[in-house]
Amino acid sequence: MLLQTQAPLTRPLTTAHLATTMSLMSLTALELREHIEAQLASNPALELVEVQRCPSCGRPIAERGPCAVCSRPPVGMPDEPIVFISPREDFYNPSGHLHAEELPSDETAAETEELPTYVLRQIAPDLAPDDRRLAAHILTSLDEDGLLTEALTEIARFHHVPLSRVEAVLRLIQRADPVGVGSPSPEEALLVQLEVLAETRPVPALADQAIRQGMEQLSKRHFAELAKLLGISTARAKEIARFISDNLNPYPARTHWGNIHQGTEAAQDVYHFPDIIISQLNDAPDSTLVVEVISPLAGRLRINSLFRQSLQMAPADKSEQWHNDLEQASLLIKCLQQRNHTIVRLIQRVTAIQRSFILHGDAHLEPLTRASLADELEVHESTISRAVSGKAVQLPNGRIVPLKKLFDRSLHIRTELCQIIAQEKRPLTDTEIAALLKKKGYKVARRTVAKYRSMEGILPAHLRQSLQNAVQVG
DNA sequence: CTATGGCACGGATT
DNA sequence: AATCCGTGCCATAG
Repeated sequence: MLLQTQAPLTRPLTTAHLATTMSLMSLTALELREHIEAQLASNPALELVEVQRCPSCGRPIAERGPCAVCSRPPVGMPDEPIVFISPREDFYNPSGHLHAEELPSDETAAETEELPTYVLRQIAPDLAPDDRRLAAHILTSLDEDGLLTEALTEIARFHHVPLSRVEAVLRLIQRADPVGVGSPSPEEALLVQLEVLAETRPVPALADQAIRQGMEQLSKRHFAELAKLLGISTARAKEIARFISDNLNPYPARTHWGNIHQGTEAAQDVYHFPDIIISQLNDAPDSTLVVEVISPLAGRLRINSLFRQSLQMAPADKSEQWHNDLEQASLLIKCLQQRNHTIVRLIQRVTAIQRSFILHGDAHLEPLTRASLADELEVHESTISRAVSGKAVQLPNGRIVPLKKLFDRSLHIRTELCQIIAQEKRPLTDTEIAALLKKKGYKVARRTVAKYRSMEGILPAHLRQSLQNAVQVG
C-alpha cells in the first residue's frame, strides 16, 4: 500500500480503490464478487482457475485435497466445527432461479430486485413444482413497495388454474419474509403481519379492526375519529396506532421503514444472501457443525503464469503498466487469502462459542464482544468489526440472520423477558419483571426492562391486561 | 402515588 | 473518535 501511493497512476484504478485487506474485509461475498470480477476483466495478470472438487464427495472446495468434511474422522469432537471455504455459484445468480422456471414475463426479472429470488427461495420447499410458475409470476409482478398490483383472477386465467390455487400460493408468499409481500394492498400487508405477529406475542385487540376499517384515519393520524369508529377511548386508539406503526409495515419491500418484529426474532436487514452457511454434519442433532464460508467466486484466483513469463518481453511502452498489473493482481490475491484466513478463524471460534445458540435458539446466546474475540485471535478489533458488519449467516434451521446477532449482548435477556411475559398470569410491571430477571441471574435496571420491552414490541403492563383475553386476530 | 417514556450522561464497544 | 447501551432523573399520564 505504501508502494502504491507513489506509483504513478498510469491507470486510475477505476472505482476499485486499492485492494487493501482492510477494504476487502468489510465486503460481503456478493460485493466482493463484483469487485473481483471487475479486476478480472481489467487486469490480464489475473486468472481464474477451475474450482477443485473433493475427490470423494464432489463437494466444491477452494484448496486442493479432500474436502474438510470428508477428511474429517467420522466422529470428531462435536465442539470443534468444521470450517471451509465453499464456492456456491447458485447464490450469486439472483435471477437464475427465476429464469430457470421460465418466467411469464421475462423482462422484469433480471435487475430490478433480489427480492423475488429471496422470497422464492424461502417458499420453494413448500411449493409443488407446478406452483412455482405461479409464485414466480406473482413475485415478478410486485411493485417497488412489495405489493401486488395485478389481479389474482388475471394470474389464474393466465395460467389456466383455479383461483384458489393462486390464492394458496400467494398466502405462502405473504407469510414469507418480508412478511406481507405480495399483498394487494397496504391494509392486507398489515393484516398478514399482524396475524403472524399474533402467533408469537400478544397484539392489541381491535388492531385488525383498526386496519380494516380505519386505515384512512390511521394514516391521517386522526385518532379521535378512529376511536369513535371502534368505540374505544382515544388513548387506546393511540396505543393501537402506535403499535401498528412500531411493529408493522404497510410496504413490505421498504426496509427503512423500521424493523418488523416477529416473535423473539427481529427480522432486520433481511435482504441479503448469506456469507456463511452453518449446517449439521448429517442430520444428527448433536453432530459436528459444518460451516461454509461462501467464496465470492466459483473458482480460484491466481496469477496468470503466461502473463508473468511474457513480462520481460513487454514492449517498452507497456512494461510499466504490466508490472503494475502484476503487482495489483498479487496484492489482490494476497489480501483475499488474508481475508479468508481471518474469516475462517473468526467463524470457527464463534461457532464453537455459540454452538448452543446455533442449535437451540435465541435463549442460548452467549454474550460475546468483538473485542474479546479480537483479543483471542490476536487481530485488531477493527478487523473483527469489519469482518462482522454487513455479513449474514444462515443457520441450520434455514434462517438467515445478520452475523451481528451472534454478538448481541442482550438477546438472551430479551428472550427471557419475552418468556416471562408470555407466561405471566397477570400483567407484570417493569419493576416486577426486573426483580424476576434478577432472580434468574440477570441484573438489569427497571429502566432497561422498559427498553427491552419496547425493543421487542411489547406493550406496557397497563395496556397488556386489556388485550390478554382478546388476542388472536380473527 | 405508581408506572412509563424521554432525555441525557458516562462508560463500554466498535 | 464515533457509536452503542444501560441507567438515573424527571415529567407526565393514569
